[in-house]
Amino acid sequence: MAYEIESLNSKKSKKRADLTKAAIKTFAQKGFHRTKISDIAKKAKVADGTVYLYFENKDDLLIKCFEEMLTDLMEKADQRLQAIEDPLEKMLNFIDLHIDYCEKNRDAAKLIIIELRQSPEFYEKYPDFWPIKNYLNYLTKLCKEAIDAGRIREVDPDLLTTIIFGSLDFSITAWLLSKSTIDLKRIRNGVADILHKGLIGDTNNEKND
Amino acid sequence: MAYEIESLNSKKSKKRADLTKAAIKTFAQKGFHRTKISDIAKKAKVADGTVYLYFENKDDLLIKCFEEMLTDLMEKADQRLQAIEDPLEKMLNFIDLHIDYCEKNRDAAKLIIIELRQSPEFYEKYPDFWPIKNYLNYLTKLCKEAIDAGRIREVDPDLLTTIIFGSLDFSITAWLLSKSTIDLKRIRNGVADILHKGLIGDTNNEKND
DNA sequence: ATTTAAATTGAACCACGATTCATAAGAACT
DNA sequence: AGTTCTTATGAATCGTGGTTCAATTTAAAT
Repeated sequence: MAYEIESLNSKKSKKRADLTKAAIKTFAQKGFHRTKISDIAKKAKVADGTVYLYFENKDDLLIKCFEEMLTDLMEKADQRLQAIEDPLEKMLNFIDLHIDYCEKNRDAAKLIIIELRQSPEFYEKYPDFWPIKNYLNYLTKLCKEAIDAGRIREVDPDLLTTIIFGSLDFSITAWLLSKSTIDLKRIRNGVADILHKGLIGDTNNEKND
Repeated sequence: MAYEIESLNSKKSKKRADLTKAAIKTFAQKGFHRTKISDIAKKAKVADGTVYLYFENKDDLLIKCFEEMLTDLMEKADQRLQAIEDPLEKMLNFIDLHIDYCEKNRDAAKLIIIELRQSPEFYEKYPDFWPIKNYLNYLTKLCKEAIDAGRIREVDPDLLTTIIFGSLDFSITAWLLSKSTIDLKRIRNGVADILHKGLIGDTNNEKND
């Protein structure tokens, strides 16, 4: 009995997963507004009406996609960063993780970085739903820890978060638009370097940590 | 005769300007997709059809808005930066200018930063039209000059552009979403400080490397 | 096997809003 | 004043696509 219910649930949740997967891909490729529900239904091999058995409407579907992606991303982050003790290393690893995730999930990246940005429509409709808030807070926490541990000098952690995230965000935007010809690894190193050492200092003499 | 034609033209171009002004405001407030042509027409006090005497269609109108704003911004930049000789000062002034412009033209800022970002639709439809390209190139040029003059150490100017612009862009996004409670001046100083001195180097912290 | 319930279908509905166009108003010129 | 050309109007058109729901299939329960 329990078995049957579980099997049913997993069948249901499989279809749900199929739908969000199809939705993420399609939203990323065509943009939210250009995507028809029927596009998603076709890609997930279900009828149009079926979408409405799993999601309230098109907006809801998009939000569920965001939630899924960001939960996934946060879990991966938590998991990887736990092993590291040095707070500065944690910060740098967070950056790497963000970049890795985007490189490996181009569609998700496009959604988070481009479609999510566009949706003041959404913030206004769902006032408490500013989906990357948690993610940003996480980075801010890492910044604070690095400061408290004396690994970097005392700067405003919120500000630092903004600079780091803003730099990454814009780099990745450029990368997405460039059709991936830009080398994100090089960017990551450059960002880390400039943030770390600043713009003044040695001209082309390099030291390593 | 020439006078009459001119007067006619200026009447026409006044109406055109009224329309872009109304469009910028409305697009900024409601977002491109949520804005109806009739909204813009009403705000500009003309009939719906009149919009189509001045612009090809809704997309075209948005593009013309971008062009107008960015031209305006570039002119202001050129004008102000000519007076300055020190390349590093030029860079910092560019940042100030960008922030000032956004503070004083909230609607324009919202359009450039949020709506423009969202429109891969547009890049794909109009392949050579990535409207802030010129603006970014301008900043890159300033970075190069500051490097060549030895005012900052040798870093990749494109990368530096990305970091500066990305930081500003994201800060201003946060500012726009925060309903302007954030202090952009403070952000500007913070960004300049961190970029300038980097994250290491002790101020009043006990520990360092 | 039969009944009952759940899940799925996809054609039809319907609201919405960009765009058009026949008509009117206005301006310039003779 | 009348003619012509330009500019403006806004109601009607028309395609689009999100959403619904009666009908059908599939699965569970008795």
